[in-house]
Amino acid sequence: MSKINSDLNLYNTSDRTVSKFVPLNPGKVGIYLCGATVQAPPHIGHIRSGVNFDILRRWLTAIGYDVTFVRNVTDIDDKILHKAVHEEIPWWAVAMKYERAFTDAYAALNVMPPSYEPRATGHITQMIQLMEKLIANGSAYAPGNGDVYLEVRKLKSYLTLSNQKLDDLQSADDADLTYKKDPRDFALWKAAKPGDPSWPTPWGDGRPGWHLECSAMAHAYLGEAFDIHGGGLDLIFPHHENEIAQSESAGWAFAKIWMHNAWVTTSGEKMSKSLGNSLQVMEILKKVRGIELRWYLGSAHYRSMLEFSFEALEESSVNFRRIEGFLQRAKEILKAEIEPSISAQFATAMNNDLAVPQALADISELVRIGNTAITENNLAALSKSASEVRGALGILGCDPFDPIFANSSSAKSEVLDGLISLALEQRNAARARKDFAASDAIRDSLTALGIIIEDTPTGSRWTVN
RNA sequence: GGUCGGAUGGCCGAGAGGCGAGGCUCAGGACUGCAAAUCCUGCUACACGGGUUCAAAUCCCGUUCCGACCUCCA
Repeated sequence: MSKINSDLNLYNTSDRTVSKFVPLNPGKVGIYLCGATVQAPPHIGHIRSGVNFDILRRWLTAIGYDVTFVRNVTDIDDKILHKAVHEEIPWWAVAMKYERAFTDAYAALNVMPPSYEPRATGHITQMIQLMEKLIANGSAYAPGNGDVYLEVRKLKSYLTLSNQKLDDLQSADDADLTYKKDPRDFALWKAAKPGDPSWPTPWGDGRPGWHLECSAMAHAYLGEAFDIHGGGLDLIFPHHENEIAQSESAGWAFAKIWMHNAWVTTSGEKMSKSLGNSLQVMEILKKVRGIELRWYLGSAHYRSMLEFSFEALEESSVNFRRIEGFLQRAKEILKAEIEPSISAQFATAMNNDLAVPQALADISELVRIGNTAITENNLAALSKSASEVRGALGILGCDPFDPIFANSSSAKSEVLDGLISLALEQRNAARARKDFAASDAIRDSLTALGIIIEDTPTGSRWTVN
């Protein structure tokens, strides 16, 4: 597991093919993921992106790479300013409120904190430096009104990710050619409007355009060239195209591989922010555990649409509980912690552009083998399959033994265990004298409390429903 | 108008020329005092019309339907 596996293949939006991953620096991987614009609580679509790229990160780490993972926070933009007016609190309070909401959601789903989580407003200096560079080399211009634009007509290449032609783009209705040389030139920097937050620059007070921050921050933390840049499908154009334009104009090689996750959809449509709050992460976590929501969000391939329904979520949870139940039984039977390991089949699946659905099929097979081993009391086979199941679940961020998912203190559990054992002794005494009415009454009482009793060849075990 | 993606069984969801993914649900069986859990068996699908091929869910042509992006977006 510590050996670097050279067989990882990833899909690159740049050339729309799956090809072998070769890091820029041996043994190291730099990833920049476009994070959230913190202007509303996260819905499950937002968090799918976090989960998908967290799985990528965990897999890269598992196969031996030293991963630097950067995920930004866009804490200044039009929507945040509008929200501030609407909520009657300062813009920075809006940004912090929803940044916390995202942080909580990531934590609830066991998405690892990034190596660095830069905020746009903390990197104005880097943005100004980038703009100075772009203006100095003729790529960008400051028309004098406080705005700064990138001149897209001068680009050697543009729209390479989305495969579009500049002249085919529908021009914006509100394109103002008073200052722009071309309607498609995009703003690196926006002049301050009265009442809006602003920062001083050589071209006047203003605030960042949306695209500039990612180029500046990726450069600050990962350098001129890095391995993987990720984000949602909708960021391909214009955001990622413009990041490329800015960065390449600055002479940076920028990202080698572009990876984009697909949507969580409802009724076949992209989840929109106007859906109300029923699909917010924290609302769904009232119905299922974080580990179950993560299992569901991670279960489809990252490039496939995931058609959300509460029925599908529940089915997925049932599937997960079967696997979780197996690991817990295995731990009890083996009387030891299960050491995670990676099966060859799981590795093959993950190396194939993170083929998680295939990996899940392999996990199901391992669980079946393990359950059969329990029946046959084959501890060696049980240990092997349990290890491989736990190892796979760890990569998927769904290890039920991960302390982050623990739901009760051990001291409390000991008391509970003592009490239930007392009841089970009574029940087993009744069963021994074939007083099944009495034994079933005890089981029914426990069931009513949410405690499930299972009789096994080696005795009765209990779990909390 | 331009660009990109999709349609798979009751449901979710892989695959991408041949050897039935997997899960969930449902039905039957084994085990069990009865359950639960587990295991076994069954439910043979790929939008439509052509074509290529010994062989097509997969490739080609056409059609229908659905969705995404085109300067707010995970």
